[in-house]
Parts: sequence; C-alpha cells; structure tokens
Amino acid sequence: MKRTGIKDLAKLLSLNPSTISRALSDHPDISPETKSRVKKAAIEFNYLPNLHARYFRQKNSGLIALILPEFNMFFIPELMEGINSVIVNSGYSMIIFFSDNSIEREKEIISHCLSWVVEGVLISVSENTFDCDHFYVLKNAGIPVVMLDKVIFSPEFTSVTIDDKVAAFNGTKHLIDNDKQNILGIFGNPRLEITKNRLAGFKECLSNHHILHSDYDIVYLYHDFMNTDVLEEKLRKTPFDAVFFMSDELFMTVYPTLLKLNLFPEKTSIVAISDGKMPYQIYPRISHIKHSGFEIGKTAAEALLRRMQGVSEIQHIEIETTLVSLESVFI
Amino acid sequence: MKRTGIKDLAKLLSLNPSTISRALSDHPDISPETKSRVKKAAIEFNYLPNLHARYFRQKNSGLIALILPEFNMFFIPELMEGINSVIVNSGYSMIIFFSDNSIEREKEIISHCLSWVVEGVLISVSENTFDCDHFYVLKNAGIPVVMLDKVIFSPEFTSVTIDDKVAAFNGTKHLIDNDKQNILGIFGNPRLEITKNRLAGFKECLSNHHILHSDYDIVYLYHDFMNTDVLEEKLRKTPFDAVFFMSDELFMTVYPTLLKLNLFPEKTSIVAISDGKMPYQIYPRISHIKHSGFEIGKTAAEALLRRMQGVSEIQHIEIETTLVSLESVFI
DNA sequence: ATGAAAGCGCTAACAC
DNA sequence: GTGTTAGCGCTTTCAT
Repeated sequence: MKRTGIKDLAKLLSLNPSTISRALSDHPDISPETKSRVKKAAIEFNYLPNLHARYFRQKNSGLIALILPEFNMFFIPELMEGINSVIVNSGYSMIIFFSDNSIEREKEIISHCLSWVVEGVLISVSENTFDCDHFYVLKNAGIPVVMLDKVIFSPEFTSVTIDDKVAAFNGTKHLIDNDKQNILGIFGNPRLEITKNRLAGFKECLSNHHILHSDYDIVYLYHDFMNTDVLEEKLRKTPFDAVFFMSDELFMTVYPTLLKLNLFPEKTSIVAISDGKMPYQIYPRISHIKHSGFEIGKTAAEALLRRMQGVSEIQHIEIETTLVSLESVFI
Repeated sequence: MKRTGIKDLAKLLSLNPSTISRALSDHPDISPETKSRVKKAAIEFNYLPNLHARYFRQKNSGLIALILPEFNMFFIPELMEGINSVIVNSGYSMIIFFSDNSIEREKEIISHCLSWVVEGVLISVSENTFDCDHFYVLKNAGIPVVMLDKVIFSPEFTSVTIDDKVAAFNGTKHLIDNDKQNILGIFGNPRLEITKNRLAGFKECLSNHHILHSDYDIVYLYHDFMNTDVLEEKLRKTPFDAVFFMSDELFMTVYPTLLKLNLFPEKTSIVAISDGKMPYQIYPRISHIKHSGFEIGKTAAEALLRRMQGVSEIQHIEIETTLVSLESVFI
C-alpha cells in the first residue's frame, strides 16, 4: 500500500500541493477553513511527512548526534535521560554513535555526522582524544559542538563538566576532616582533562592540609593499565587509612580487592566522586561527592540548542557537586 | 564554505554527475582509471555524500530505530552495546527514542519512525503496552519489528527474551537446594509477559518441591506500586529465610530494607535474575541467574537485519541463562 | 564506458 | 488566499 503524500492529499481535495504543505505547517496565508479541511484529510488518510524529503529540501536534518566513548553503566543512562529531557520537546531526533574509545572511530563518526547533515553534536570524547582538531570540520560546516563529561578544554568549543577540581578537593577534605592521613588516590587516564582537574583538587587539598607526599600515593588505572596486581601489592604493603576514587567505575574495579584484603570497611575509609547510585548499592554505604549525569546531559543539550539557535558564545559550564556524608565517613 | 557535491566533482573532472556517482559506488561499468581519479578527487575535496538526498532518492533511510521504555542502568547499556556490535558494521545508523513507559508516547514514536522511513524497529515495550496493535502500521509499511527484553508475545512479530521461566525455576531451585523453605518472591508488573513467565517458573519450582502456598509469598513492586512500607511490614512479620528477585532493579529497591532490618546476609538467602554485574557490587555477593543484555541486544539486532533482508519467518528466541553460584547461596 | 535527463516528496519564491 | 514552478543532491533508466 503506497503511502499518502502531499500530492495525494492535493488531488483528493482539489488543491495545490503547496497549499497542502502550507496548511499543514500553519502558514498564516492559508484560510482557517482550508487548514482544517487539509488537517482532517491528513489524519483520515494517515498522512505522515517524509522527513528525508523535508529536511533534504530545507537543507537541515532535525538530527542531533550523540557521540559516546563507551557503555558505562553508571553514567550513560542518566546522561541520556538528561539530554532526552530537553531534546524530546525540541522537535529534534537523537542519532547515537559509540566511538569505543578510539580516535579513528571518532573521526569516522564525525564524517558520518556531516553526511547526515546533523544540526548539532554532543560528544563525550574518547580516552585517546587529546585535542579538538577533528572538530573543526564540524565548526567549518556551521555545526555547533558541545562536549560533555569527558571534554578537552578549548576556547573554540563549549564544554560541560562537573566542578572537577572542587569535587576532588571536597572529597579529599572529607577524609582529612575524619582524621585520615595516609591517603591513596585512584585516578583514571592522566592525559584526560577530567583526570588532571580532579588530581589537582586532590593534591591541592593535601598540600593545604600540610600532608606530605610520603603520606599519600596515587595510582592510575585505565584501559590497558588495569594492573590491579600492582595495586594489590601496594595495598598490602602500605597501611592506607583512606582511599579516594575519582569515579564510580574505578571504585567498582578496586572494590573486590579491598574486600579480599579485608581492608574495607574496618581499616580503610573511602570517598568517591559518584553519580550517587553506586554508594547505595554497596554495604556499608560510602560517603561521596555526588554529581548528576542528568544535569550534565540536560545542561549540555540546552547549551547545544542555544548554539543551534545562533547564540555564539563559547562557554565552559561547571555543574556543582555536593558532599553526601553518610553517618560516618564509611557508613 | 559550500560543501562539495557530486556536481562539483563532475565539473572539476569534466565528467557527468552520473559517472561520479557510479564511480564512487564502484559500479562495474566504470573504468578503473576513472574510478581512481574520482575517488582521489573526492578525498581531496572532502566530498561527503548527503545521506538525506541519497536515502530520499532510494526510498529508504539507513536508519534502525531503537525504542526503549526507560533509562534502566542495569540493562540498557549492555543491551545497546549488543545492538551496536551488530549495527556498527551493517551500514545502518541507530536513531533512539524513549517511550517513558507511556503507550501514547510509544505510538507517537512509531509515527515518527514512519516519518523517518526507518528500515527496522527494535523495541522494548512500555509497561503500559499490552498488545501489538500499534505495530501493524509498521508491518503494513513493510518495516520489520523485533521486540526485545520487554515483549508481547504475538505470532506476527519476532521477539527476543531470556528463557524467563527456566531462569526463575532454576533460581528458585537453588534456594530450595540450599534448604530454604520460606521463600518470598519479589516481582514486577504482573501484566507484563516477562513477569508472568518468571512467576510461572517460580511457582512451578515450588509446587514441584511440594512447597505449599503457606510457605511462600509474592509481592509485586512496580511503577506506582512501589509500596516498600507494606513490604517492610511483611518482612518484619514473617520469618522468610530466602528471597527471590526477578530482576536487578527490584533487588536494588528492596536491598536497603533488607539491610535496615538486619535480614541480609545472616538470616536471609537471596537469589536474583541479574545481568551479572550487580551481584559483584554488593557485599556479600549473591548467587544469581545470569542473563546477558549484550546477547539479547545482539541476537535481536541480528534477527532484525535478517528480516530486513527479507527473511520472513517470525521467531520467538530465548537466550539461555546460567546459574552463578557464589560459594554459598548468599556469599 | 560515459552522458542526458528525469524524478524521489517536499517547500518557497514568485505569480496572480 | 491559492496556484505555478523550480529545485534541494542524488541515483538510475535509457540512450549513445
């Protein structure tokens, strides 16, 4: 069964296709009576616009691309929910790609976005992305880009993150306030902006409290450097009384080791920067610096829509985090 | 800067647009030399096809729609990863929608899919969807539909789930095998196929082991019936020695209550049907029936591609689950 | 092996 | 307030 198009409606109502088109899009020129006739017929004959034809003609696409590096269970769903909450009523649809943490894949996807004539791009960059060079094709094509969560700072592109440095500072401070002195910091890929900033907050807090380097240590765990054996060795040898995790994922990676060594909860206090779900899924619950994936997604999508509407200022937006202190530092 | 189109390349190489088009798509008529000239120029001048124009002309779209009911952190990322793993090399792109568990939203989205001329639909139905009537517009338009995870059984549409009944049976059996007799079953929306089947497996196992109704109980927790107070009352009054959860989400909802009442881990054994991540995020770990969201997504996407390629048989595929027994029933 | 020309469904500039 | 017409970028039939 062939689907009804504007032409078909035009024939049925003895009107010109352009009149149908205008009536359906509430063009002021068209008389109310014609409009209602057309709309009635459209419903009766199940008319649905062909968006490819429309967007092709209009030289846009109604599409917003979301590019994600991976399938992170802690963050992605909330992030997407936030994005969706603003996109759903904007008339845009969301086309989604996964870069699998590969910069090459990321470049391919960006080409694909151009082929799709997307009108805006939300991207959380891959672990192996260290500059924004490959975004310029988008910029040059007039397609706004907003980075979120995993970002590269650049004066040319808007980004939305949490207040990484403050978050790490406050988390570390919470440990110190609870009389912890030997602190182990667990961080991700040190080349990422997100890691640099959280690390800076961590270190600044320690130095503000006159905690010397001999009394803290840092381990980087990421990708091909998931060497938990080394970490285990370290945990066995050094009597850390607290561990700071820069993320949920890292905590979850190390958590089994902490249990295995009987360090948690008795001997070691823990603080993590977290989306606020994980801390309630373990026992005992842990204090954490709560950040909201939903807020990041929402804010980024709003910023993108603004840029798509022509607002040209580049911003770096930081979403505030809050300390959630559960009874004691580790309960 | 105007983007290079086929016409531009044609002018540059003094060839006809149609020759360019054919060369780029490796048409056998075109001479190898012409092909390489064209391809070289395409790269040099950053030619990227306009997919709207192409698909519009070809009367298809290169799009597969994914319709999800909600943002479930336990399942969605794995599911998407499975789907993505097959779609990524198929030349199709994924356009994603969330129904927010509303049947009206679901219908709107289906219209939208038609407007987008999507070539296939993967759908996990909303909690308020009880039949497949609204899928017929897709079927009539020749667009294959594959349901996954949350499905409605229908002879007209393919579906992919886990072996719900067997999974629930085996989970329950594991509790009984560990000498548990007073079992509480926690289930979701009883109108959903998924709940019916898991419930059937649960009950069948109990009846096979001659456990009478006085020795087990069932609580439904879903959506607007998240009455954990009632559940807490029940847990307080009845000395259950085991709880069966039909899903990760339900477990996570009730887990705090179990801790609060000091029932877990000493007094109560737990089994859940789970994606296999959650059990390692709590302490102590729990035995579970492991199902793979990745497998479901992958299998559903494969089935969809097959149907898109013209294979017409409707199937109901069940993905096998396995019991993961952790040391004892609750460790 | 290449060119010419039509047309996918829709919108918008221009008539009247 | 409605009709006429052209054309978005691409593919494809038909012609050469």
